[in-house]
Amino acid sequence: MPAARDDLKHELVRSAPTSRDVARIAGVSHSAVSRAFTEGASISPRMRAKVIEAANALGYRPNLLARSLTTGRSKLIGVAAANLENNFVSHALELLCARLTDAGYQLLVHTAYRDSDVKESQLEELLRYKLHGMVLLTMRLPDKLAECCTREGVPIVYFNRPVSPTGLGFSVQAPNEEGGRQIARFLVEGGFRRLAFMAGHPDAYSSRQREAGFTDELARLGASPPIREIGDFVVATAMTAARRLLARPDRCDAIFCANDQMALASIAVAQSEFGLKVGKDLAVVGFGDVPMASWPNYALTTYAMPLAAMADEAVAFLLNERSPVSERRQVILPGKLIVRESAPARRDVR
Amino acid sequence: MPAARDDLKHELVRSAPTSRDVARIAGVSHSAVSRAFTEGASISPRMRAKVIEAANALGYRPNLLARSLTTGRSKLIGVAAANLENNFVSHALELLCARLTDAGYQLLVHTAYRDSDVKESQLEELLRYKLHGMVLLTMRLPDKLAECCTREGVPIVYFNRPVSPTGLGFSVQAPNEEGGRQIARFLVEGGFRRLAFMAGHPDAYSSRQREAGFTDELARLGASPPIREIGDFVVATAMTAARRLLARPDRCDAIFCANDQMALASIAVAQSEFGLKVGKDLAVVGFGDVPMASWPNYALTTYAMPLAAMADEAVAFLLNERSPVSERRQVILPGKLIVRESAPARRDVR
DNA sequence: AAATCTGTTGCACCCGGTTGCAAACCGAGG
DNA sequence: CCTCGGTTTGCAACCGGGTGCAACAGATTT
Repeated sequence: MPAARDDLKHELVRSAPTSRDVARIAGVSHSAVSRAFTEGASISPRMRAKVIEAANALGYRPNLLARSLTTGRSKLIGVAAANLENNFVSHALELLCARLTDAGYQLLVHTAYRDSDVKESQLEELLRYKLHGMVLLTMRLPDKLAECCTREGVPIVYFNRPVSPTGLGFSVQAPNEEGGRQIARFLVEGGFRRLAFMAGHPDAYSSRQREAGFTDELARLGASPPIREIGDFVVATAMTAARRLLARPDRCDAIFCANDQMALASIAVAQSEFGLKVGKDLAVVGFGDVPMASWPNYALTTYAMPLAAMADEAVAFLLNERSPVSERRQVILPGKLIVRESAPARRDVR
Repeated sequence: MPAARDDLKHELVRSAPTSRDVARIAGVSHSAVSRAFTEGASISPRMRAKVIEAANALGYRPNLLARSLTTGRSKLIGVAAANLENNFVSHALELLCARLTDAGYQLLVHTAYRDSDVKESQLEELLRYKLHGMVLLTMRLPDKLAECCTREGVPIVYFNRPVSPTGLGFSVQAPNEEGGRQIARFLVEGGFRRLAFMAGHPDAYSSRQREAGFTDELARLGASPPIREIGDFVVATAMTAARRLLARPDRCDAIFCANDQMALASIAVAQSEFGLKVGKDLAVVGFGDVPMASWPNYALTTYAMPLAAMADEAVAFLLNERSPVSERRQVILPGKLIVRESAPARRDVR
């Protein structure tokens, strides 16, 4: 009985009820339904109650595609994130998601696996959903696309990244330079003398700022400049860099890594391949304070980025009605140095 | 001159060109524009070329909200992921994203920070975007919602989770039970005798399967059953569990943890707090083979989940035209045991 | 009772695409 | 030159909601 099966199938995938269905049941016009679901629309309480009742009976919820089409803007926030392996990124993503879904927004995520440059075509694709806003998490945005966003009125949040020199947008950052400075003071005061710095991706602004603060403060204190290696923010590269650093005859007594991920990798190499006691033979300092930094086998001294506050700030900007697309604003939120055993406050003289 | 500024502003946020704009420029009807951008539509090559040219001149790209509205289905894939701190999850997310964006789909991500039960209302929200499909990554789906998806024709992929007993959907899993068995054989043959098992979340199917395979195979081999602790798949809990395990007078000589995250945590505790040499005094085995498992300070012996293959399979199902919503299918893809130093093939008798 | 005002309702059209259908087109065969 | 068949095109309706506007109701005023 193919007819019966057809019926069954039809029954199975019947699509969701529409506002006209609700209107018919409630005996009102479909605009009334629309108004019942619109905050502050011109509708009487009695009417609204009647509509809501019918809607509940049918399990009706307004189709967000249709709504977005008429309003010209969806409640989708595009998020471009590179390298989720980095806990800093994945944690930020979770924080953003929690706050934004609470406010009725959804995350349209694009992750470029270990590639910090967004492929233009891929991200352009996102824009076709008429995003409410855009967050760049550890990702660079081609100027052409940024311009495109601005033109279409899509505000951009640069998370832990500066706004590009020519573009517009809102940037929320950790005090990268100041953090570098504090770490320089901390190490010098602790009696460490032969310092090293492991840079992240050479173009990364955050890495450059941390380095600038670090070396500048060292110079101010009259300490000798650090040896430098590039870890690229990637674990494998960082491990190689750590090996090069530690194999030198004049081995450093402290390494400041431009992020935690590289610091953890350096500790791993120092302990396992060089038999060093981290915190005694060698101090390691990171930047970020990812959850793993507090694990007992790392106990990483690190500059804590104010991640939650940064997420709050980013969300506040995005949800701000008339978020000024044509604005260019940068915010830096305070963090703080967390001292653990990987780099004690006083060098153990021996 | 307020008028000029107004013009400027208007200029700044002028919305994207529509198909009618393109039609006007090209001197054709707007349906022609639509057809030019539709694979296999009835349109002559000359016409298509003319339209595409005009479209490029204007920078036109079809509005995906509108398209989805008429077709009744968006090209959005809902992904519900718990606990991105778990590298297994974030890695899977990256793999899915890479494959799906290549196929022109986008990910609508919902992450419930450390909460493996999807909040019903939140996920219901996702459905309002007329998803093409849904992926559950380490997340449970309330039956009511699953039913809702099925009714509306949204196929569900259960990633490393079984399909709920009453529901429909496609499940792609690692050989959890078989992996547990192999690990049991590996440890017994290696000469380990006092075994422990650290479970994940008590209700988690994957944890239960791994445990079942492990204990059953131990029994088959005549080995004594393992001591058992619960690590809940969460680092903090796993560390506490490891402390309890290792503090026992009759300390075990090998721990099998239901996932890598907990195994790494156990290694951290064993080394740092108990001064044990992992791989010598204590063997630790994980499940998953996350990137960190190969770090030199862990060198974790673990059962590698076929993550890439699983992602391929999931995507293939989702992209399959007429993906049968009313089907119930489960696939298990082969993994393999990766032996590293945390649990050597032969116990070092001492 | 008529006039006025405020608050509510429905009509109709819009958002930006897709698509069934009929008209227009084009070349080939009679 | 006309007819026939197949392709190509435009028209108009539609997807599901949002919203300006006019009609209308009910309360208040005069």
